Amino acid sequence: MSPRRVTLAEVAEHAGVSRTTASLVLAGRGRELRISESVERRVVEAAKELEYRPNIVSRSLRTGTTRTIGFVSDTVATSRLAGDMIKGALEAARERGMMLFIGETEGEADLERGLLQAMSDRQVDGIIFASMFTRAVKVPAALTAGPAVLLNAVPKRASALSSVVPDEVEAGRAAAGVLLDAGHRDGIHLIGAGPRVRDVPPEALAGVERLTGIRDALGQAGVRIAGGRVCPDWQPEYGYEATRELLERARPRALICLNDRLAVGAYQALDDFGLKIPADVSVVSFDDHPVATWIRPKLTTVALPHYELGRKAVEVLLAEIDRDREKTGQEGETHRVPMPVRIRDSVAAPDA
Amino acid sequence: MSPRRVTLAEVAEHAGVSRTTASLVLAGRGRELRISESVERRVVEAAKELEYRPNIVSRSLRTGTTRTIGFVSDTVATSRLAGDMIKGALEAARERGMMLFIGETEGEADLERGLLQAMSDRQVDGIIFASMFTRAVKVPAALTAGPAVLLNAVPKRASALSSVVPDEVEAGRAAAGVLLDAGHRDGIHLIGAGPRVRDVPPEALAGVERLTGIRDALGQAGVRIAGGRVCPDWQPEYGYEATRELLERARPRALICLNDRLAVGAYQALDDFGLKIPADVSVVSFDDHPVATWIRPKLTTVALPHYELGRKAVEVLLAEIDRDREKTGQEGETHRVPMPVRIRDSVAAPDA
DNA sequence: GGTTGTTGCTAAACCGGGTTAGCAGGCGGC
DNA sequence: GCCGCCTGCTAACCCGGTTTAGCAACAACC
Repeated sequence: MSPRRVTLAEVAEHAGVSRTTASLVLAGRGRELRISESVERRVVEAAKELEYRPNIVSRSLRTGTTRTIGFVSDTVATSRLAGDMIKGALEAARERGMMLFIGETEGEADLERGLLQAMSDRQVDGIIFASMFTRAVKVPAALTAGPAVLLNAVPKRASALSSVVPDEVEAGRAAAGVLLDAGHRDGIHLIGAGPRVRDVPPEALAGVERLTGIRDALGQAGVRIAGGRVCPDWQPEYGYEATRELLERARPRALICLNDRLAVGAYQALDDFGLKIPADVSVVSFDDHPVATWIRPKLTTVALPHYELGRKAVEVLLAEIDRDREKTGQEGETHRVPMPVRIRDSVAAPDA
Repeated sequence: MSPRRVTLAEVAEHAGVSRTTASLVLAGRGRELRISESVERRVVEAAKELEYRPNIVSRSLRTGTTRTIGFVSDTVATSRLAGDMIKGALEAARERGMMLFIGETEGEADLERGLLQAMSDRQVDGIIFASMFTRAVKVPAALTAGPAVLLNAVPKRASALSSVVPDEVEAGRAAAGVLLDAGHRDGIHLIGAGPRVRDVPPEALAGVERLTGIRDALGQAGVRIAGGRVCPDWQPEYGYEATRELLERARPRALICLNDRLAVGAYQALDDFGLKIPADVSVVSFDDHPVATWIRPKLTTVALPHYELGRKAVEVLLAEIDRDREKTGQEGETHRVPMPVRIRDSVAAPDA
């Protein structure tokens, strides 16, 4: 940015002191180094008058810290939900005077390498390595060099990196709990996974964990899962198909859709069969995608706390940076962020 | 990042030359400054062997350029579409070896000021000032200092800043064109604006321009707009209400919804009245929000080219940076990015 | 042989801060 | 009167690059 900035030297001259003195005063080390009050005042006033702002670039050169963190993700665009994750990270960073570099790898190894390098070249203080859907990732070697945190991802093999993920198991329990609380005991079907533990789509962790939580809560209540279908992808059309198939041979009382997009498809299939939600069939889901409030009736769903995930990642990373030196090489922690239930209009008591 | 980086001095020593020579060679100025081929080779090899990467921070200190641009927006999270804008900017930046700082103002003036300052402190080469929906913005004073571009926004009063916006007028023409091409001549209603030019929601430019384009194309074909309703907000519920009201007193043949969320509401209202899309009523819309492919039938819509907008903004900004000195203080240009039509299943010929 | 040019490289300054070592000057104690 | 100590400040170096000015060594020319 063009208009020449005021430098420390100018402030010092204006106050009639040396650059050293000005630097010390502005760094708050005046007392400690016995600078007289009158000089201190002169410096502070000169700085204010000239609207002095230290050049972070030059400071970084000396101190090695840039007050900048890198946010690397596989992609932000495909999952619209992810914006909130960045937003949370952004705000948490701003509150602490840090800025965020953003980068996308598109899942390509060489882009990833280039990006991490570009960030390292710019001396970032740490890196948040984010995935747009929860999964196990291979930790790039470049990450182990400096402070870093995995976001919405866990390391494939043991690693010193900490990770921040949504608490999907608890979310599964919560979703099942919503149905149990409403009085459902029979005819509970799953769309997108189950009924057995192994019936989940590969790669995504959410499937496994949500299913685990669901089975756990229902099992504890002595309730049997009536059925379930794996879907090749968690998109509306597969939810639609799975639900149609189900309706052709059974009459469910409640559906647990493994995410909101599947629920959109389920809604359409239920409509085709003339079944009313929630009077005939209750529906619960996961994610709290915006579409959940657009469909009728509004969908009760367990929200992915993207905003909170982003915040938490920054907090964990900064803690990591602070105690950088004591790097005891032990394994990183896994921080689980709770997923809140959004009660809306798609669940009712089963009619007797 | 911790593991000490190789410095230029080390490369120079390893090659047995001065830092100056090493710097010149690696900057590609060896030929120009008559460095012998053998020395050049030694330096390049030393650099490769030591895996030397220049420290951009220190380079920036000297050259005043950081190969970094700031992306400031009012908010990325509320409009999920906006992720693509950032993505486009990100990729265009990466292709040119630049990184992106991201910041959000939340529309608050002091956050905005702080953010622009933080970026200036970090010596960004230029700033992209983005709005998440197209509108006229008051250009912050801090922006006029250095190279900057408005994205998805135009300046409220004449400004030297260039802007990049979607070509909404042309989009309006295109939407109307889709209906005309299908043979529609009567019973074309607008949801969300119109029928008169002044009937648009305030603030958002998209309304005005889309309406202008629609009126233009229909007028040119000698077709009259049968009716229209302004909606206080372009959300599904208002689209639903507006369409219900319309259906209670008329039988439209085609709806032009001013955006996809309104169209979602329109779909629901049409369904309530037992009207089939597109057999009974055709629907066209704007934005190409992901939901457009989730509803049945899939929605024909004119897409907001978010990705392209982001790319274009970076291109325009970099051009601006390059010819920075010649700043002739004239007014900035407005770059209009075309909005492509996504033909899907919601438009058919009117039955006779 | 002295002047001028060219070739091939380097010393040193510079960017704007942070930091270490140390210097004047006044004071008290022996 | 000399020594040591405290007070209050600053000279000088550092970070890691870029850039300017200039210096040897040798060749060419008159």
